[in-house]
Amino acid sequence: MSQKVFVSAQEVADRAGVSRSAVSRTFTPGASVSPETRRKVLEAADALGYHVNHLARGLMRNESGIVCLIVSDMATPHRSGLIKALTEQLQSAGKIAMLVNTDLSDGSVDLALRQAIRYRADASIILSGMPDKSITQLCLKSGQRLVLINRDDEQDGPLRINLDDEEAASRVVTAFLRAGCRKFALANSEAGTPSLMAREKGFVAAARTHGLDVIVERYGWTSYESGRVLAQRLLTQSQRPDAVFCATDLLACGFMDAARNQFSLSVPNQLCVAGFDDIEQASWASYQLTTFAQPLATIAQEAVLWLDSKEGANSQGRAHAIRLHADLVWRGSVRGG
Amino acid sequence: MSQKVFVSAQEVADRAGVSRSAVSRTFTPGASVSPETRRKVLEAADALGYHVNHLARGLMRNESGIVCLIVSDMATPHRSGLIKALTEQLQSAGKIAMLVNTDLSDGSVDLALRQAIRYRADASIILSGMPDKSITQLCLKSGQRLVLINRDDEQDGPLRINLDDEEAASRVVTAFLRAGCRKFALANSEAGTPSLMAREKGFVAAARTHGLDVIVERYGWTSYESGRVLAQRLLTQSQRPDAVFCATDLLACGFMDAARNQFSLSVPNQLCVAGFDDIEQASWASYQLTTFAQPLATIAQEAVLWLDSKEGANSQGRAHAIRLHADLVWRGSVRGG
DNA sequence: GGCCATCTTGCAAGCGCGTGCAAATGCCGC
DNA sequence: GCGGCATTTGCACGCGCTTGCAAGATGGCC
Repeated sequence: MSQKVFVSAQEVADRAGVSRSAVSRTFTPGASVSPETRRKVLEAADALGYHVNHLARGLMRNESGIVCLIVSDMATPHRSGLIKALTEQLQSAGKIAMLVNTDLSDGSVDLALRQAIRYRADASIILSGMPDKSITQLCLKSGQRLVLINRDDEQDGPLRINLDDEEAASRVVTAFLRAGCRKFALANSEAGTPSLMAREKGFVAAARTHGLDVIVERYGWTSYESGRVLAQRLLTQSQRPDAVFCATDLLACGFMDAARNQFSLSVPNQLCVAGFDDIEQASWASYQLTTFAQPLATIAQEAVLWLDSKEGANSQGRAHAIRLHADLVWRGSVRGG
Repeated sequence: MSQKVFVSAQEVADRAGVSRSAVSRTFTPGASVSPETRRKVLEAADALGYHVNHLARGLMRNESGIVCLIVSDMATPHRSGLIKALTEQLQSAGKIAMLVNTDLSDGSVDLALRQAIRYRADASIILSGMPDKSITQLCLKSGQRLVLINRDDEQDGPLRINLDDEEAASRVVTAFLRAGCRKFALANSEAGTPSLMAREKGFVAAARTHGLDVIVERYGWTSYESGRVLAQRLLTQSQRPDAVFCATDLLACGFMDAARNQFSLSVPNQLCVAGFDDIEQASWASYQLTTFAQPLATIAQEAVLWLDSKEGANSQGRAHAIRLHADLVWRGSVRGG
């Protein structure tokens, strides 16, 4: 029916009175085509509503321009912020993002990567659980680049971008000490991702160097609700902590709300709270959370920069790891900023 | 170099000792292939790490399986929730989402749609500003389906999914009256999107039928910060309102925070507040916002359902509009729930 | 005018795949 | 044993595009 669908380069060529190659070259940056021909082609293309078929182009060039974003919990403030930053950078670099949600089934990071391979994505950026070794091998063998964000691991081949979680966590200890706190607690989820564990580890270790023990509590997945539960657990301890580091802002928000509403504690007077990620809500008046800013823009930049750079010389540079610094954002949830 | 890249159907065929067609048919549901051949093919494919090239398949079938999500403000709680719901439904339906961020340049919905056309997306789902008439024409002529979510408009051809914003807004009036409020205000952004305006219109109209006037204030774009500014403006009026309907939860959160911190008003005792969207933060203890739930799952379902259904009979059903109901979620920010 | 260098253009091959068509195969009943 | 039928298989073409190659066009210079 109206299934005449898309107009092809041939039709443009016919209308412009040139060969199909001329049309192709007109839309290929850097190709040799005379101004006159180019004009005729562009005119015809415009009249006909022609758009280069990137599927076919990708087939020929063996490079689709597609970058696959593999992500779980994508409605989360931090994740959606990262997705936004990545799409912006990708689009500026002339690439396009394909989005795969891994919340559906288990082990679906592998499924997602397969999807990326099917569409011959130039690269996959993973913000989700760890992919199997076997599938990452497959990706690399197929010439797919791989970027792992905030999931440090022993994989080689892909680019890994991480924050210095441990070092950042140790700075929380300094902040808490300066606020005059002495009874430290750490609230974490049970997700057990490398960055979450690094924050925990860094905090506990730094406290220990000051001769302080830390009550560590883990619960559920990384959410506001878990923060509330963690507050229940930590604030009913015989030795109630006077400073708690939440591994994530989302946890911190839940924690603070429970501390205030259910335990009538005033933050920061009776309880200091710090978080991590600097999600938008951390700056809201109700929270004023002292936290660490994820350099989203920088992360995204580094990722697509690497994708572009490796385009030419891809065999030489094997694994590559980038470790970024997280800036401490002082707000009211810790005394003495 | 290691640029051997992807394995093709031919290689699988060679290894399995069959023709290339047999390989193709093995991966084409419903094609005629004997169990024995199928087994050999699958074995070879697995050994070689073969994956059907969806670029080439899309080229042949004239159907890429790609659906383009065109969205602005994607890091916003409501938008990211919608994106999540959509990707889930799309993936369950065997399709894949391509994500285009329109925050970069102006008029970029058109650019985004062009991108969708280039990749021969089967459809585009728009959660951003309105596309030009000309480009939507182009989409439809090219056999691209178009879905507009929450941006009612006179466009024909595409599927339009909207909430009954006006009716919902009128229910806020009822709720406020029941709470004993009499001085109404409405806080809106200056974005002026159809759904925002419909909420405003519905609220004002319903108030008027009860003989009540509404102080309407608009400011900035739809954000937490704007909510704070709106509070500044509305709560310094000589006749301070005792009930305010914020066109969006994000505005409501900012509004509530300012009302409490800067005006020391207690919600809901001195001021009732209602919002719209039911973002996650609306349920947080600090807000407990009475609001309307966007039926995200239903919206997403309807969208992909329509995409599938139209696959066969596409010419007959012209425009199609779906109007969904928004459930009122009672929480503590309005008295007498 | 002739020659060479430079630029432009068309031809044709091929990217990886789906699919119509005809040949091949297998099976059954007579 | 053979014709008829259903199923499976291979061939070959085409989807829309890029690109190497060689032919054609142009112009400068002796």
